[in-house]
Parts: sequence; C-alpha cells; structure tokens
Amino acid sequence: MTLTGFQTEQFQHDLLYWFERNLRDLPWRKDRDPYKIWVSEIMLQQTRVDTVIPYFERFMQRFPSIDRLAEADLDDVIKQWEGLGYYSRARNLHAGVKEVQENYAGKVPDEPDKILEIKGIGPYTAGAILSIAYDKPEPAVDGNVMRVLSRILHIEDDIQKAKTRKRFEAAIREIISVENPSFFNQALMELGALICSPKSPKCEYCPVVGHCRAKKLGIQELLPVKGKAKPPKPLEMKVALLDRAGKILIRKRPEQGLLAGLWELPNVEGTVDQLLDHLHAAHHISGQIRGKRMEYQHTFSHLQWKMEVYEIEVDELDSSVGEVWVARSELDQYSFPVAFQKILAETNPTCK
DNA sequence: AAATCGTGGAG
DNA sequence: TCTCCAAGATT
Repeated sequence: MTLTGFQTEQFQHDLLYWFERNLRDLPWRKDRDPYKIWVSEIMLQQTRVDTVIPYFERFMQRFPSIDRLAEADLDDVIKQWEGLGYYSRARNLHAGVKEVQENYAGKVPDEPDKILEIKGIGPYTAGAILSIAYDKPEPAVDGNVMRVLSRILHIEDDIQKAKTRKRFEAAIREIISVENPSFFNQALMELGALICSPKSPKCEYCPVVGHCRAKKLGIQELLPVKGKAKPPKPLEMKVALLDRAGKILIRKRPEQGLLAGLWELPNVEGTVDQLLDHLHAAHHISGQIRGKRMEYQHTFSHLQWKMEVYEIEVDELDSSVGEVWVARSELDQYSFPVAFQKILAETNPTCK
C-alpha cells in the first residue's frame, strides 16, 4: 500500500469531525445492540437506506431480540422480508441467530474468527458488527468504502473482482482510527452515501477533499473502476390462473434457489401446452385454456421473466402436496415475490 | 473467479 | 425509457 505522504491523523480528524456533525438519525443508531446492528447490516446489503427503514422498524417490533427471532417460524421471518429481495438473507439470518443461541448463549461473539462462521455474516458484516457494536478496529469494506478509498488513495483495481476487497481492507487497517473505529467505518460509508456518490460526487462539500488524490488529478468521476454487468437473460414463462369457487391455486417454491420458500402461481418455462402438461403431472389437474388474461415482465439482476398469464378451466381435480387453494382475501398470509404480487393485484376482480 | 440471488429509485 | 446501482454472501 502506497500511503507515502498521506496525513492519516489529519484525515481521521477531518472525517470524524464531519461525521459527528452530519450523521443521519437512523433507527439502528439509537443504541449499539449487536443484534440490531446485525439485522440492519443484513437488510442494508445491496439495499437503500430509505427502503430498509420501514422493514427494520417492523422487524424489530416483531422480533425484538435474538431469542424471539430464533424461536420464530422461518415462514414468519420470510413474511417480514417480503418485498425486500435477496431472501436468502432472511433464511441465513434466521439460521444465524439460532447458531448464536446454541453456541454462544445468545450473545453475538466479538471475535472475527467466530462471528465469521455465522451463516450470512461475511467479511463486511463481520467488520461492521465488530466495529460498530464492539469498538473493534476491524475493516468493514462495502461498496461505499471501496468507492471513497479508490478516490482518496487513487486505487484503480476493479472493485467487481473478488480479491480487490482485501486490498481495501489492508488500506483500512493502515488508516482506521483505533480510538473510534465505529465512527470511522460509519463515517466512510456515510461520506460515500451523502457526498462521495457514484456519479457527480459533491467534492465542494467534502470534508476530506484535501486528502483526495483522485480530486487532485481531476479523475474522481472515473473512479472506482468497475466492470460492466451482463444483461439479464430472457425467460419465456407461462403462468396459470386457476379460480375454483372463488379460490385460486398457489404453490410454494423450493427451499433453495431463486425466491426460495416464497409462494407463486403455477408456471412453467415453455409453452402453453407444457403448462397444461405440468398442471396434470405436478398438480393432478386436468384443464383447458380459457384465454390469456394478461402479460407481465419482471426483471431481476440476472433474469428477465416474460410472463403470460392464462385463465384455466379446471375439468378434473385431485390433491397434491405443496399447493394450496386459497381465497384472495387470505393471500396476505403468504409471501409472494413482487412479480406475482403485481399479477395477483392486476387480476383481482374486486380490486378493479 | 464468476454466477447467483431482488427490488425500487435516481439520473 | 433505460441503465446503473445500494451498508454483500454464498457457491
């Protein structure tokens, strides 16, 4: 690391002085309960602060402590997570608090090696909990920190690459405030969120612009270096809307993979005929197409569902495991991906 | 190392 | 409208 000439102590002072006067009043900053820090950090992964706030408030009312979350049903936890995305976060968090309950008597460990073994806690979250809740001088390198430091220290490594994070962690260990690692880490992230933004960074308001090598070179807009994401892959999807005596057929998705454990309308990747075949094979339902009800497109990070929704007339009906006939008024007891929430709302006759 | 895993907001 | 992307972890 090339920190020659970098005024570390002055940087720490400038950064912390600014943070103490500009930190946002966020619900997970009311105290330093490691559990709350933990939940907030998981929710904040790849998710905006404004989106997280209402979820965090509700989650804490429902699961105020580690033991309350550990004893909860996974389906209830997923329900609280509904709409937030990346649902494995909720599953891992639930598994994680159970680990803490069993292995650490319900207390979040304060050692890197131990906390890193907990499900769902990776290098960033470990460092965040250790520094924010326990005052340990550990790096917490997220996207903000990499963006800010890439500019301050003029680091041109591609932040999409896996090994790059380690270089930033090494840099943080050189410059972190041992007196206040909690504020230091939070300040770097706050600076990235409020001032040192991805596009059009507000350098005129930056408390540490005097330390910024990229600004000195006039290349702050070109950093950090980041490879382009590849476009989502289109997927033709046929969706079945089965209405029987006011109840519709839903089913639970597998416990692993995309949208794990959430509910959905029966569907196939393929043709309408394949949809009917599937209803017969998987749900023991004989039916015929009544007509196309609607089309809907939903784009994920890596997938694009091109959905066609068909109303289906049920001729014969047998029962099957993992499916439920449910009245529309009872749908709110189940967790649905946003794509199916939209379809269910659009096709709701009482709602239009 | 590169893919997988969601969603809604901003420009 | 479209692209990028926001306090990443897992495999």
